[in-house]
Amino acid sequence: MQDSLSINASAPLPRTFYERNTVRVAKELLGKVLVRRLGPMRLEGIIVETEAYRGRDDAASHAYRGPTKRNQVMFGEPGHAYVYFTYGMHYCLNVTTEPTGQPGAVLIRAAQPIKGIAEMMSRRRMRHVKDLANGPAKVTQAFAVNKALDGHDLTSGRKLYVAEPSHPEPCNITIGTRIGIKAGAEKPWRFFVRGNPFVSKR
DNA sequence: CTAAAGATGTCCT
DNA sequence: GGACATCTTTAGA
Repeated sequence: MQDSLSINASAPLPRTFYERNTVRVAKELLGKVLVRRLGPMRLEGIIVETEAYRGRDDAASHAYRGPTKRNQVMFGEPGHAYVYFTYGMHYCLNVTTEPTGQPGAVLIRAAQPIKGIAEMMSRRRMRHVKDLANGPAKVTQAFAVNKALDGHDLTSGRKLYVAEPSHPEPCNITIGTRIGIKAGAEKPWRFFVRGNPFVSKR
């Protein structure tokens, strides 16, 4: 029996959620809540845009050519954060997928801020809420995510995790092609909430 | 060891 | 629409 008052909205998604097909996880992450705990502070945002990156069958993936020091977490246990540094100044946040030993990750491209907005504003120095997390490197900046969280267990409920929203809303999911890549650019592995103003620009 | 590209953001015209 | 900042990672000599 499900009593709504007993639902802990901030409980992290279980590992079984991540231990599945990467494309499917990418799609189902839309509408979930990204939670960052900074001491007493809590930053939250609804995930509105994701991209799936797989392994040997995906030339755009970091895991395409096999494991390296950077991408090793993609090959590890599902439900961990994969954070990498790029363009000499930006971090990108992914969550690992697929059973242990099989590479896969979902890039969190955009989020709709719902809690800790003042803190995000000061971190980002932006005027509009829309600009806080409407891009992969903007998400990491707003949510204070960096290399220190690479490999972090998202089921631990500490520091960083993803949870079910307390008030789920139906959303129209749209499929598109991934952004900012050359190889594998034709694969329809980008998912976003149609009409949501917090999605990154196209 | 060296070189080249990169799952981007911001500011400029 | 385009330049540019800035440096890690990876591949190849």
